[in-house]
Amino acid sequence: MSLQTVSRVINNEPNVRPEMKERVQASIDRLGYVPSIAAQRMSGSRSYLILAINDRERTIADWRERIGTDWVDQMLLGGMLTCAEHGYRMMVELVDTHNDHVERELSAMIAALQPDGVILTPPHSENPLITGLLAKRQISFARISSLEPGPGIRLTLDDDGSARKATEHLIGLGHTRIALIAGPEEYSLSGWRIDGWLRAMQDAGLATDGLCERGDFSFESGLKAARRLLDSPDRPTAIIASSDQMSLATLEVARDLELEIPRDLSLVSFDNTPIVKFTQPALTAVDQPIAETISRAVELLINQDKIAMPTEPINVEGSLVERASTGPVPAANGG
Amino acid sequence: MSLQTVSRVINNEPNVRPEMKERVQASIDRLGYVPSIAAQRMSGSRSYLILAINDRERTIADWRERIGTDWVDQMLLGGMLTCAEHGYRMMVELVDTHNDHVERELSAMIAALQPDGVILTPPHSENPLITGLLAKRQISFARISSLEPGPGIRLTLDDDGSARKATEHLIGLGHTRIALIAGPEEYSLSGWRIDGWLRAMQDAGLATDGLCERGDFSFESGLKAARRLLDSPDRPTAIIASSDQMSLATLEVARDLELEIPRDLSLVSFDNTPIVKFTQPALTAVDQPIAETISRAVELLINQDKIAMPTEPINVEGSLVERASTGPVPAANGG
DNA sequence: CTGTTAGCGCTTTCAC
DNA sequence: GTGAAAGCGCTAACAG
Repeated sequence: MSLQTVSRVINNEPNVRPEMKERVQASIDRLGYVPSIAAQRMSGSRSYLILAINDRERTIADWRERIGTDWVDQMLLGGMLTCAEHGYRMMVELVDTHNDHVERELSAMIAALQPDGVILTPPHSENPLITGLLAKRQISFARISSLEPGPGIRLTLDDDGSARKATEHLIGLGHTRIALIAGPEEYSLSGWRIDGWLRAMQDAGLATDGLCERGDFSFESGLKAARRLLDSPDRPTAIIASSDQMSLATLEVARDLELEIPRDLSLVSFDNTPIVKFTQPALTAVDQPIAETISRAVELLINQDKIAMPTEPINVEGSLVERASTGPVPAANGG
Repeated sequence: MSLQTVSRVINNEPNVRPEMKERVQASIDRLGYVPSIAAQRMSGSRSYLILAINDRERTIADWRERIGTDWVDQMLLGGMLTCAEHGYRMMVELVDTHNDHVERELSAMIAALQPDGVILTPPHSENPLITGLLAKRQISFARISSLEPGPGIRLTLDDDGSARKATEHLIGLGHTRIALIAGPEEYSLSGWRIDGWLRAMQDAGLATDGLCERGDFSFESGLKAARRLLDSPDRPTAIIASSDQMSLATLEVARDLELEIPRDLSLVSFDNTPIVKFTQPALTAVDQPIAETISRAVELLINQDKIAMPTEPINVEGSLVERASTGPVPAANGG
């Protein structure tokens, strides 16, 4: 049998007689032969590598501060395992968004690694410099949390629907003044969460004026936003915060103001990182289906030439995990 | 200039005139040229890849349960950044320890990826099947938390010293009955922690009989161990638990027995994962220098032919982070 | 259906 | 100090 036939068997190509195939496979198994990825890549075939690119600054900060953000872990959980099922590998890389050399950095990464697919998380997924470069280089990629038209498979984590669910949960508890601490404008998902909240409120005929503040996902920004909301004489009885860190901050502001949660204030968080089970009280939170979304992205990227690529965005639904930070609206006792 | 000269400049080899070197470098920069790692690897040079291998079962379980274990993140923090400094990449891979095909699995991984170095974490670092295979394949590797003689660079996270520090901290607070919930026997580090605790106790002239229980790092096992220790009539006034999960379990058992921490019982944890800041009370914990240790391992692996490899194990010191779960020994009021 | 040939982009080896 | 030739392990393209 020739080298070529072996290659055909390895790659599960047609045009090999079953009997021959079996014979080759037997030898492969006996010798424990595994093709070198480098050589495969060299000869113009695939590299069996999917790159997951995250924002450098934010990721490193999260790792350093050890505040419980498990975004990368969830990406690995969904991505690595799905990659492994198809004989692929996933590699995590960090790229600076706010950097003059994004293009250079990305180009170098692609030239060196030659991945078969790339997964872009926000804010990279919304950076035209990055998506443009990838498109030009003919590398297929998935954009997480980006709905802008253009190349790349689009996947969203149902920010809109989750915000709506959170809001409706609070409305169901009798709240009418439900505030939102939104994320920064540079993330589209911040806007989608506002939309979800806004629509749920409007559908219930509730006012929203002065009930939306912005933060940047950080604890510090949450402190400011929560103070602005809670210092108001006509303060909300419930707050939805767009990140666990901002929820933590809200908890602290509430403590300062001697507001008991959930008696005086209900709180719903976004992210559902491990720490929210341990706060006092444990937080009701929106769970983002990160692993599932990345898994779907990997699946699509790997099978891009076997199945039709979706032209519409794929929305992966999250869920609301109810814990102790939400409760019925306080009785109006003129306090 | 020839292709060859370019290669020499890229690899910073001698025998290129400075003037020539400069000219080549200028072109490289202008074109944004980056060599293909696959091709480099093919031609017998390095792959610029360091593999970090973790236990599959435990890692996936941690990711799924979302209990705040940030071991992989800390590995990436130390490993990826140090790799990047040297133009290397780090890849995380999962391997089953308790598996008949460990060798096959590892062989395949190595054949496919051809890493320049491998980092083994426990329990793999103590698995002779794995270390033997790597040695035979002439792949240099680092063994984290393994002191057994044999091939590979050995690095430890000062388990012995950390246990001693924790014990001495408690002795300093007046405790005399200090118990230890140790880890499972299959991890050498469990034994080192016992050693550190034992020696600190003996140095202070304190008894240790019946004060050491075993767990397997899990919450469930912690529950059992803590009950055995605290149900005893002559119960300890302080416990050191070998993992955050076992500490959490101890907290729960103490609550069941209406023991207030730290008034009736002091508790020191191991790991210092993000959640311990949020427990009630926040836990005094041993911080494991994971990032630093992996960074050191990467540094050594990359420079293996430039500098002499250490023959003695390298011990990276951790620190004790004091929080609210440790306090003075309760006054003996015959309660 | 199977085998042969050429070439991927580098580095090694050897000539000059 | 530089350049030319050979080859790493595979697969695409083509021949049979």
